[in-house]
Formats: sequence, C-alpha cells, structure tokens
Amino acid sequence: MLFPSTITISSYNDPIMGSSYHIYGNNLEGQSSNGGRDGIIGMNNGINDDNNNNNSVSLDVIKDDDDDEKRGGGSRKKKGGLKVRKPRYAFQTRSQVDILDDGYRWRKYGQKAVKNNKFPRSYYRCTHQGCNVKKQVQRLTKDEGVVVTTYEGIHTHPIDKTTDNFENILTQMHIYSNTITTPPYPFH
DNA sequence: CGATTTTGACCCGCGC
DNA sequence: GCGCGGGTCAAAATCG
Repeated sequence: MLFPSTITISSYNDPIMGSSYHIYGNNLEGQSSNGGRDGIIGMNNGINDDNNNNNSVSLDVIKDDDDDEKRGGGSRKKKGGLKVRKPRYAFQTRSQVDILDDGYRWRKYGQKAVKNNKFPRSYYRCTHQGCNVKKQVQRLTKDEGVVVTTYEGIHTHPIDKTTDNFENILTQMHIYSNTITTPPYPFH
C-alpha cells in the first residue's frame, strides 16, 4: 500500500489566522509542468491556479460539539450543550493515490458518494486512543489528479510512524507547527 | 487472531 | 412531514 514512488508532500503556505483559513498543499507529482523543479516543498504560489476548480477548498471553522460521541449512526448519545468549534483544514494535493500518508494511523469508518462527484469520499479517524481526529479524503471529478484531504481536530499525541525520510520529517514539522500555533480552539 | 476495511442501515439538519 | 444530502455505526468480511 505504499505509494508508488514519488509523492511529494508539500507544506502549507497560509498564516493561521482569523476564523477561517485554508491550507493548500500542492505536490506536483508526475505532472510537474511548472517551471521550478518539482521536489522540494517549493510552496511557490500553489494557490489554486492551474487547477481552476470552481468550488475551491475554502473551509471555514465549523461548529461542532465538544464530546466525542455524538449523533450519527446507531448511537444516539447526546450531552449538555457546550458547543465549541473545531477547526478544519483543507489540504489539497495533486496525487494519484488517495491515501496520503501523513504519519498517523487512520482507520476508515465510512465512505459515501457525494453529489456532483463520481468519486466517493472516505472518512477516516485517528486510531490513537483518546484522539478523535478525523479526516476525509475526496477526489475531484474534474481533475482526477486532485485529492482534497480535510482534517478535523488536532492530534494530541506524537506521530506513530517511523520517520525515515525527509518528507515525513517535513510533514511532522508542519503538523507540529500547526498544533503549537493554534490554540485548542481559536476563540470565536 | 487481532486490527482494519467494506457496506448497508441509521441518524440528523435542512429545505420544500 | 418528507425527502435528500451528508456523516457515522456496526456487523461481516478481509487483511497481515
């Protein structure tokens, strides 16, 4: 299940501020049509240019409950109000595989077809105990090469996998910087 | 044999 | 109230 060969995990290039922020990643893999060389985390204005996707990936902070278990499938367990917002990061990547390994262990818990999209969306959850970070992976119909990964929540534990190559290390740094810079829940 | 994926059912919010 | 779209659960199946 490892990736074919060259997946370049890029980093973010947007300051985390305000109530809504986006994170764009662009790893040009295979179709490195850019002038600059592909590899190395260029973070050169990857901001949704070439892939002029209409709906862009602007995710803003959504409101959500604090408790872990909540409505959804079979279990209807609800609790007192206490609504806080969970941040959601949209991470757009150019890759041929859906599974972007970010160093965490994910367990898939659902898959749904989205409207206007012929590819299904997959729902994952962090397998670490007590860490209910979720992510969903979607692939655009327009550009088969674009994969949108949306993270929700913040990890509260170190990365599990062994980081043996440069890209993983960079990804770690990226994630840690997010964790540090962002308070548990950024005010309103 | 335990952990993870698959997949249909179920739940919820929202618009009509 | 009903249907739809989106999100989650959980049992069975599959994987390592």
